[in-house]
Amino acid sequence: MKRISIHDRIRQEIEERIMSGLWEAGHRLPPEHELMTTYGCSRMTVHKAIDGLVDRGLIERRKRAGSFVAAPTAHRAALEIPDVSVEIAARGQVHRLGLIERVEREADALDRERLGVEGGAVLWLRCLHRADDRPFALEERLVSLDAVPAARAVDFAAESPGRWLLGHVPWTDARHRIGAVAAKAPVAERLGVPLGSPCLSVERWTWRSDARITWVQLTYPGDRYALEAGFLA
Amino acid sequence: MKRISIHDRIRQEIEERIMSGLWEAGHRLPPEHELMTTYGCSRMTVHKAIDGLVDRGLIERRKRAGSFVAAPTAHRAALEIPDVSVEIAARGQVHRLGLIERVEREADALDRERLGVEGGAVLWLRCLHRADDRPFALEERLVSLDAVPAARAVDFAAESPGRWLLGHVPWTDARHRIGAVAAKAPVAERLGVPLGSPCLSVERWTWRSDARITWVQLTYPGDRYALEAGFLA
DNA sequence: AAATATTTGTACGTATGTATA
DNA sequence: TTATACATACGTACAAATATT
Repeated sequence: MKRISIHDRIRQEIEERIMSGLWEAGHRLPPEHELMTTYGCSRMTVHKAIDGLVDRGLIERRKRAGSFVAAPTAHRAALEIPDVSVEIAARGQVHRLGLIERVEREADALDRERLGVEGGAVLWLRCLHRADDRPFALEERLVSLDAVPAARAVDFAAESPGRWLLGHVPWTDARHRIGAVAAKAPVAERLGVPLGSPCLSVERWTWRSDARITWVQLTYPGDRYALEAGFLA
Repeated sequence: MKRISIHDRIRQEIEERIMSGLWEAGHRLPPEHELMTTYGCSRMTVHKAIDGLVDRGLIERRKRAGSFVAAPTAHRAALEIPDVSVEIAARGQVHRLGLIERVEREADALDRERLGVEGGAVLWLRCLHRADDRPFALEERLVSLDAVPAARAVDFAAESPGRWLLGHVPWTDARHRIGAVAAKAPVAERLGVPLGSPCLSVERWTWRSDARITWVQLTYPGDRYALEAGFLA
């Protein structure tokens, strides 16, 4: 029944000591040679166990000095921002997508600013996500066709842009800006809310290495949607 | 000048192929034995290189089948939610705190619901944060006096509740809810915004193990503040 | 349905390099 | 300067899982 590997067991045991507060930040752990005898395994194995803890930011290694419990991390909340269709599915509702506008064009001044590019071809999309036929979010998006030429051939009325991009384009960085805005006329009309009513705006910039991939703004009626964020270990 | 390790170099090369899109999701990498000859190193080293990519979620391994480029991961944004006074300081503005209300009482129905407790004594606080003398956020907070009896003795006009709690009470879990709301009369008046104008609402529940510590709602004028969230590796 | 071959998973022992208290 | 403790890599071995025959 030893389904667990030696290095995982060692990692867990050390992790517990740290999490329980037994080993506080700054505490020096026994040198690898010592752990190797206490656990009756090779140094490689001990080393790999500690590797895992270093990756998780729990341990800091200093040559010649030893391995130390790292100082606890700052306050960070992990905000899950999945694709809209996933959000709707998670609520047990039916997702329906309406493509309002689709334009391929050379980036104009606003496009360049939003996407953070000098120029090039972009794809402009506007669509309305519905949950059980009720307006759920308005999506406005720019995709860099230089970075993602394959997007030209995709039918975004069938698959939501966010979902398609998530599945086809790897990203290295994303940045979000979350705010409250008043619904302007075209938005209010499409979302079916009174003019000026509060909406949650989520803007997202995504890029791969240095290439900008996409910019998107999602506008949700304030009375129908809120973001939830868990803690981050 | 070979300052870089072999496994790091291999990892980087593979990572580039993935990031550039050369190897798309689902692409199968050469088996470790093959990589070991192409790079002229041991299998352990190749294995460790791929280990790093697995940790980053770029590669998925299946025994007997091989190692494959993983489908891009779900979106997770790391949202930094510091204390309000820190936020203001980060903008280079002067923070000023006004304590509006401070009440110690037995938890009423609403308190119990917000804090998630059965009963007990609570501290109710309402205060206004100002940045350069302009209203910045309205804070409404409940503190469980059973969990944090020391709060009775603190002068929250001098130190903001969030800052004091952060520094004095360890927490293990936090949960956030971020939405857009319309400013109601008392809020609008205190924030100096028109009635019904959009505001960003950040609610936070904090607890230590199973004990509820505090509930807080921060209301920011929508035109003056937005949350920013970075990426998460 | 069972045997086989392939590929990853874990661990060993050893060796040498490197930064530093 | 030197000994210490981590850093990297080698080659080997066997185990585990599973696609293919």
